[in-house]
Amino acid sequence: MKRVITQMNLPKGRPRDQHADTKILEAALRLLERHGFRAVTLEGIAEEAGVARTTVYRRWPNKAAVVMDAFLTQVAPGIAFPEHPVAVERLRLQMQLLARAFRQGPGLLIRSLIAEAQFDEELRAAVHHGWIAKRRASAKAIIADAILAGELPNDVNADALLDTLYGGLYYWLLIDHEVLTEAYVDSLFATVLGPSSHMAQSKRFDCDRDVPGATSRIRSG
Amino acid sequence: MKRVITQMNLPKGRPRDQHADTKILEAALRLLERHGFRAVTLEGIAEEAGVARTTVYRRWPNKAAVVMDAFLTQVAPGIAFPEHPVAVERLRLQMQLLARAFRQGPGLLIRSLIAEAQFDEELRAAVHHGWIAKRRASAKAIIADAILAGELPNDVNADALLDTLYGGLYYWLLIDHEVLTEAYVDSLFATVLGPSSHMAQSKRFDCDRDVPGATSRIRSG
DNA sequence: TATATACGATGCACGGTGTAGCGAAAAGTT
DNA sequence: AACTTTTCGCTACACCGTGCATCGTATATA
Repeated sequence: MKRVITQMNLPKGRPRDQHADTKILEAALRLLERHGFRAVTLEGIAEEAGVARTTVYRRWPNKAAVVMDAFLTQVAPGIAFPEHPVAVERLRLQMQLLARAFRQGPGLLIRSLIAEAQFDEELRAAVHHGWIAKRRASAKAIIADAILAGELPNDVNADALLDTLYGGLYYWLLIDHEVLTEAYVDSLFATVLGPSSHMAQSKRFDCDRDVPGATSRIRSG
Repeated sequence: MKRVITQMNLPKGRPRDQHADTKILEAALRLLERHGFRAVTLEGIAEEAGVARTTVYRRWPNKAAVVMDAFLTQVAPGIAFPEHPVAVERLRLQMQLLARAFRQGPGLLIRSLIAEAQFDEELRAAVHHGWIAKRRASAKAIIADAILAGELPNDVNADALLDTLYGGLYYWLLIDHEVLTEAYVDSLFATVLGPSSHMAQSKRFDCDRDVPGATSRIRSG
């Protein structure tokens, strides 16, 4: 779908207006912030961008795809894993960044996108690859570092660990949004990793673990 | 507005067809199983039920409300907390019940409902009260029992504990559905509560007493 | 100049929603 | 029995967003 332009592969006709892309995405963000996902239409986005509706359709297949791109360009850069000498602390600090985003505008967007993805397999894949997978890969690398540093036992199930940690955040976002204070995020974190997370919690991990299905989990990321 | 019928408050005119309710809900379930939430329309439900479309609109405000009721009447009875002498085991066994439901037809329904609830505040409240809140109250009571029995430390944060446990399940359901084996559910559980929390024998007792009939429903006329 | 593509503008068929009005049916009330 | 009230099935309709097609025009390359 995406058209890659190289010197070997020159498009023949009138080139696409490069400004149109950003105009459309910015218009989408403006309208989304004002009216929410459901109330926003492709017609409205095109009008707000000063562009014909057909022009939008030439670049994205539907509204969800436009919003997905707008969301990624605006939000994704702001929630990278912070640096910290203690690896596990990097997880906690990033959870706090994510929670802050969830509390504000981006939270509404990601809610809408995940919701819409339940009905649109293509969007679901886009959310997964563009939003979930990258961060999850980074998190797994950090967990590996934490194990090497002795902050976590080496038999930790990284998938289950991340599902419980971030699952708690998404559960709040999508299902039970009452309060999401920094303290509560910390308590989510502490519930899984223990109150002093940078030290291995012998109480939780000292037994031999036999979780036979854990390695059978298939992941794309 | 809910219409409460008592002996003091008799409706004047022609009474509503009592069979229509169940006919509509059953028709909705049949169609949902066959075609999914998005493809199902109120028109189709009414036709399948052998009922006029206006009759459906007199009882529910929109499709999501009908589906919500159909879902609750079918699914909710099947996932009550099983009995077990070890309190914590009751949590684990119920997570397995829920996971089994998530893997099958009901999983698709609850996905659709939670998704739709992101755009419909009324439906969101209905999902919360009819689906989430009751089970969460039961779970908290069980946690209290577990603390009394010495299975959990008495300073445990029940909310955070449940958010991480069930958050992991819903995270799988809504965002990252690859495989959800029993073993993986156990590893989610073990990640939060430690492998030592009585994962030995799982005797299963049927116990449907958690769902006392009609739950809170959103209705129009 | 010839070719190829994007542009804005317009029109349109499609499908589902939610409401309104109709006469008939089914209950209670007098 | 006559009256009142409410639901019933049915039909009709306005509304809205979608997605596609088409048109003449603009802007690039060969």
